[in-house]
Amino acid sequence: MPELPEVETVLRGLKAHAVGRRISAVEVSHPQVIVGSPDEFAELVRGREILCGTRKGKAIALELGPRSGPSRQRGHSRRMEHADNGSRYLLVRLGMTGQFTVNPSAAPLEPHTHVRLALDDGREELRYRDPRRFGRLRCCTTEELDTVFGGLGPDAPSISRPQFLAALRGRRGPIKSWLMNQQLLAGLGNIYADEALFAAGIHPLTPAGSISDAAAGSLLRAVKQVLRRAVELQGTSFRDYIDIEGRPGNFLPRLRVYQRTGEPCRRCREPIQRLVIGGRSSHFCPHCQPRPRGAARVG
DNA sequence: GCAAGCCTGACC
DNA sequence: GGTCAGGCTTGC
Repeated sequence: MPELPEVETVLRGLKAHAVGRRISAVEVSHPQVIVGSPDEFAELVRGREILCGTRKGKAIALELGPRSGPSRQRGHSRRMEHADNGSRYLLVRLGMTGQFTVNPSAAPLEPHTHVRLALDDGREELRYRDPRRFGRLRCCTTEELDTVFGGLGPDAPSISRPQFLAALRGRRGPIKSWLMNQQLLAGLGNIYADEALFAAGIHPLTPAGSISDAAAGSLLRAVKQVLRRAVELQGTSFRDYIDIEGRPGNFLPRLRVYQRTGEPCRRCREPIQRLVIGGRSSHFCPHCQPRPRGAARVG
């Protein structure tokens, strides 16, 4: 379940193993994971060098250079190059079970491998595998990328305290849903939202806008600290997540509440409870994260 | 039957 | 506009 730390780990892997290489061939075996026409996607991506990689929240964008091969017009300016054959971006959302790996092209194909991008001479390839097919690949222009990234709130590790407080103001929904709303704050999913709320001692049903500035400050610190530690440990592998070299993340033993329903709180020994909030399971310690006055009872 | 991220659509 | 339910998908 890739959230920001897992996505950041994949991005670092792509920088190490794919940036600077040319996509020499494209094969899409399941059109559903491509946004738009798979043929168009293949045509647009083929022949371009991967120039660099960036990330916002859980979205990865690989900047692709101009098409290689026989140029139609020689000696044209950079401006011209940009105008008719310039940069495109390979936008990647891993969804729930998306995996990017670099493999020898001769290596056996894992089931649910939907896209193969041959690199350089074709001896190695970038593979996109996604059993549940919630992830999406898209080839887009600078403008389209700006629209997608613009729809996301500030990247969680770099949101400022004033931005964070302002975004909470007036929100009546539960803080758990707020933390997972990518339009407000980009990068958190179910695991790290639960972990940050535990670290800050805040009940997941607390109305977001009712949180005091002091408590919001500790929540912001908790969010950043949990993410920083998880990036250091290369993410959490609960079921499917692996990085570009096929390695799982190491954050699992650090989880305090996520998927620990009924197990004793590591701080106070009280059994961890589970609630469904916004259709997502939420795990919390009823003692360390007391229910706020006025919060609706659930369950 | 449940888990997940993200999109759509219904509702106030 | 915010908020929430539902659907997608497959392995456990």
